[in-house]
Amino acid sequence: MAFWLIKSEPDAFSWDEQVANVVEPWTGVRNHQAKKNLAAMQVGDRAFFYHSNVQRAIVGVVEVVRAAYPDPTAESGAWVCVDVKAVAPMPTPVTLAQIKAEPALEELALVRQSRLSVCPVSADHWQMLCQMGGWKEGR
DNA sequence: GCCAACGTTGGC
DNA sequence: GCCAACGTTGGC
Repeated sequence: MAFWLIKSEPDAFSWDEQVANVVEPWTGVRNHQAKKNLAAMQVGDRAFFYHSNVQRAIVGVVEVVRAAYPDPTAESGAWVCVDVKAVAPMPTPVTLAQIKAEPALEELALVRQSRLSVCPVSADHWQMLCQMGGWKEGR
């Protein structure tokens, strides 16, 4: 199982909406690097749900429930999306400031390439971020 | 195929 | 609101 981080501007699509909709197609990605990451996702993979812009924090965890398929919002058919399901909110949101303050996380794609909207997260980083957010598996 | 100009994203 | 980073476009 792999781990990811997906970004959304809360003004456009927030964690609250994700929770309300339960399963949501993650569409609108128009970046080749991000597309590559989407295409690599498998059902059962987990991803942090990150609020960019106004909040800048990891606010929840989602699970991939459908692997990459053509993004219906792209007429060209050249882009892909996945379906994600809300798992649970982060007990304590992990802010970007906290992440940047942690030397062990400086390699995180989120930090290194801030404009990438779908980033991979290593298992080690995943665990560390879960710990920082007070995440208990199996809740 | 190179590179300058421009647009977009996202942190501050 | 500003600016840096990055992607895309278009002229040559």
